[in-house]
Amino acid sequence: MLDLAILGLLQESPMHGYELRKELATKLGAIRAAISYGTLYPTLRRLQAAGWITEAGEAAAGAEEVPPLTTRRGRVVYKITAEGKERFAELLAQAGPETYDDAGFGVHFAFFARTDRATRLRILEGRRRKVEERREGLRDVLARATERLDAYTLELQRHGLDACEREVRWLEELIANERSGRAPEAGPSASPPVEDSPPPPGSTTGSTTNLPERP
Amino acid sequence: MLDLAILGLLQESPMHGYELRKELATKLGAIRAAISYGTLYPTLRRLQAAGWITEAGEAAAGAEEVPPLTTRRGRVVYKITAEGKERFAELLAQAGPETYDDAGFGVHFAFFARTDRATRLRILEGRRRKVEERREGLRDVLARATERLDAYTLELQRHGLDACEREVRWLEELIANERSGRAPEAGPSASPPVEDSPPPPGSTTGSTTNLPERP
DNA sequence: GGTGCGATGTATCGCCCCGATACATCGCAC
DNA sequence: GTGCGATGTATCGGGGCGATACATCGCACC
Repeated sequence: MLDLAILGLLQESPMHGYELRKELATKLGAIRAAISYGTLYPTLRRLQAAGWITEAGEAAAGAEEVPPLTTRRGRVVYKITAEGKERFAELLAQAGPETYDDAGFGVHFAFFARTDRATRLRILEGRRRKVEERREGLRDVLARATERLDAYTLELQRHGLDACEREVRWLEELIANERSGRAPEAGPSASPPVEDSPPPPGSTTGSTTNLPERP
Repeated sequence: MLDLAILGLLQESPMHGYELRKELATKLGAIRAAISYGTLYPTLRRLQAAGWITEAGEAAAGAEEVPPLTTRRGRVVYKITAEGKERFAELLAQAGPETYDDAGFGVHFAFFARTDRATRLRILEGRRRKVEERREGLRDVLARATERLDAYTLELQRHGLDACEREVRWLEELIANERSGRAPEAGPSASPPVEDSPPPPGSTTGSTTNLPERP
C-alpha cells in the first residue's frame, strides 16, 4: 500500500525522504497519521532494490555545489524509474482483499484521478461491500447482545454503526456519479487523467456499465 | 492496548484463545477487525510470562475426561491472576499519547463501565483534543491546497473532515453527560462499577435520556 | 456406514510498520 | 555568538498481521 503511495508521489516529481513524508501527510491526511521514518527509509531502500526508484544526485540547477568540507551527508533525492511506473500502474489496477480495508482503500482513492473508470467502480463497490458487512456485524451485535454488553460498549457500537452507514451512503453517491459520468476530474495529475470514455449523458450507457462485480 | 482488552475480558471469566478472539471481536467490533491468532497467542504467552494470567486446566465439571488416546492437544483455558487484576487497573487509569489514537481510545472506552469518572473525563477530553487537531489539519489542507490536489483527493479530505467533526460532536455530548452525572451505567460488569458519586437525579437530568444521544 | 466439510482449536513464520532514539546542518532571533 | 526549532537521514526493538499447518468434532448427505 505504501509502495503505491510513494510511487504515485514520485511520479509527480522527484523528492527526498523528508519532503516525501510531508507530501504523504497532506495527500493521505484523511486516512492515516503521518508515516514514520522507521517505515519510510526501509521502504525506500526496498523500492530501490526492486529497481522501481533510483537516487538522483542532489546537484540540480545550481551546479557549483559547496565542496564537502565536513563529512557531508546530503539529502538523497529519489526519482521513479520506467519499471517503477509500470509497477505503479500494476498496483493501481490490481485489487486484493487489502484494497478494501481502511488504509488500502484510502490510498487507492487518493490516486483515483489516475485510475480508469472501470477500476474506480470495482474498488468503490468492493469497499461498499466490505463496509456493509461490517455494518451488518455491528447491527447483529446491537440486536442480540444488548443484555450482555454495558452501556458504554453499546454506545461505541452505535457510533461505529453510524459511521458505517454514513460511509455506505457516501460510497453510493460516488458510485452513482461514476456511473453517470459526473466523476470529479480536475486538478493537477502527473500523467494525463485516464478516461476511457467522455462523460456520456444519458443514451446508451444507461443501464449497466462494464464493471466486473465482486468475484 | 491488547493487554488491556485481554485482561479485561479474562476478568469477566476464564477463556481459551478461540473464545477470547470471538469476545474481543464483538466487544471491539466497532474499533477494529478481529485480532489475528498470530497476535493473540504470542500475546497470551507474554501475559503469562509476566504473571498476569495463568493456564487453568481444562477439566471443569465433567471430570472423567476421555483418556488421551492420540497425542491430544486440548484447549488451553486462561484465567487472570491477582497481579493481572492490578495490572488491568493500572492500564485502565494510565493515559499516554497512545490512549488517544483510534485503537487506544476505543479499547479504553469499551471498558469505561469499570473506569472512574475522573479518568473517563480525562480520556474523553484527550481524545477530543486529538481529533480536533486532526480536524484543523484537514481544514488547513482544504483551505490552502485546493489548487495542488485533484478532485478525488479533495473529496477524501472532505469526507475525513466530516468524520472528525462528527466525532468531536459525539465526544462533546459524552463529556457533557459525564459532567452532569448522566453517564450510562448499566449492563454486566466483572467488578462492581466504579462510581465516585451516584447519578445525581432530578433537576438537571430532565431533558435527554441517560444515553449519550443517538441522532 | 462412510465420507466430506465447516466450525472449533492451537500454533508458527516472515514481513510490515511504528515509536524511540541518535546525530548532523541550517536559518535566524535574541 | 549562541541557542533553538526546522530540516534531514538513519537504526533498532518489538508489536501486529496474513498465510500456513495441523488436529478434532458434529453433522448432513449419500
